[in-house]
Amino acid sequence: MNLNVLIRENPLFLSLTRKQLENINHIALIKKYKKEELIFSEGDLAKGFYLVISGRIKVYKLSSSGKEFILDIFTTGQTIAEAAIFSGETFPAYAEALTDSQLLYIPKAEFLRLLKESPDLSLKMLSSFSQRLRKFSVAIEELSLKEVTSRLARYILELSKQSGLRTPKGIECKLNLTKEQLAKSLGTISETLSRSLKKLKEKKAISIQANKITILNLKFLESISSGSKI
Amino acid sequence: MNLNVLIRENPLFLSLTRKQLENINHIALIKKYKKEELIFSEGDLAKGFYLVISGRIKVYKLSSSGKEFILDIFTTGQTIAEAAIFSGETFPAYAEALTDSQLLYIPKAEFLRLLKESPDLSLKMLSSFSQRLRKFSVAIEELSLKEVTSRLARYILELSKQSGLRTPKGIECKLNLTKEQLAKSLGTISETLSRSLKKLKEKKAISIQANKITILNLKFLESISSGSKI
DNA sequence: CGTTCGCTTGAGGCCGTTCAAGCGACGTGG
DNA sequence: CCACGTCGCTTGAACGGCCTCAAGCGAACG
Repeated sequence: MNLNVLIRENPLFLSLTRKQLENINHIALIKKYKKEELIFSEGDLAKGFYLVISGRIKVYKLSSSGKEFILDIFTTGQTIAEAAIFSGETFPAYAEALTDSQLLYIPKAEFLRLLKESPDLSLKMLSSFSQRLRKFSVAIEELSLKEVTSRLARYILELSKQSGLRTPKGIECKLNLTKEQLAKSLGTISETLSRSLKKLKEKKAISIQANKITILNLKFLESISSGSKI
Repeated sequence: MNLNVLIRENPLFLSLTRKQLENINHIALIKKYKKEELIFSEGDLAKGFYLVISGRIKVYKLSSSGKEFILDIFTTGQTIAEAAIFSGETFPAYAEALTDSQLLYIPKAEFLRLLKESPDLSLKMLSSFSQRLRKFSVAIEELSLKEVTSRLARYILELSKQSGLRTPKGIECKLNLTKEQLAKSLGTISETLSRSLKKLKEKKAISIQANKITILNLKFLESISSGSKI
């Protein structure tokens, strides 16, 4: 495991000089978490943020009755909660390890100092925040204006763009989460997700083999994603 | 109307030097919009962002069937769509003038140059983005996990913190938008909002006089806001 | 005085949740 | 090797919150 390479792989840190990278490496701490271990809770003081070295981390909201909404699942090379260290002093959500994981913990104070030295780093962060804002605004739009099947269609389409494989039958993509987790990422529950998947199968938009989804009718899936009724 | 004062009032620009303020003033354009005029559409190329000089601007999402979700309503001194000029090239939502309005249009290219000169300005923007992310994450949480009445309660509580007046009867606050607009800010429709307000009135949590809401039972309102059933 | 507008109220229906049961795959222990 | 429990997922029935559609109502205004 070469930490320097890992840090440099993150788009945020692309612009840093060798020396600044070493600085980060110097101020950062490696922390290990077991599967299902809580990393932080909503409301906890945010004195730093995290970069995933290995494993999978779930960031989620919790309702008073215990229902979960998964904001994102992070893997190797991605940063978590970097926005929490500006303004406000607390984490706005929960984070939990889905698998045994190693995280790099980067303390707030030192990082802010680094930020003042490197205007490029600031710009990268601004760009990263702006992307996340975009992502959130899509989530808000979908939750308030669209049905579950439509959100599911969008999810599958995005998945296919990121990791889809062209095959004779259609575009094949692998689900890296359980149906339960997918449901909680779409703002619903597994029963409803199951029924939505069934609808898409019946309409021959997709087919499913274990944890693989094959897109059979891209156009149709896109029209559902954009809100047309099934 | 003193533009310099107005620009300086925005927390983003607090840190700028006199010279940098003049720079902004120099590169910026004043644009006027009539009531109900469209300022930009989702998907439009974002070559700059806006600062409200006067008037009220509604920023919203639109579903394919025409349903609206109001992300925010901006007034004097606030900036609009500044996140859109980083990453991605398009506006992620629509903007429309609710009243006759004057906006300051700040072109992207020149502003980015300014940003590189002023690390402080970058930090201010990061902080502002982080606040907006927080706001969005609350919206996502509420839309996915809470009922309309609960969201309404949170809205009233926030309103009371910003502009509430202590009176013998309770905390009094003024609604600056129509019920229709409020409904669309909460991700619902005016009929449902009307019923939710009725529930809160019946439970003696609030009372309503035209466009004024008086909080009669703060604790109760807080418990509803945090998700307990009515 | 009639029209429009913002808001409220009622009836009906739909989507999604809840609750309950069933199913195959898998691992464990008898 | 089989019985048994667990787990992830699916399916069905019933319920509930919210939306749709329609009507009513008071205030503002020409």
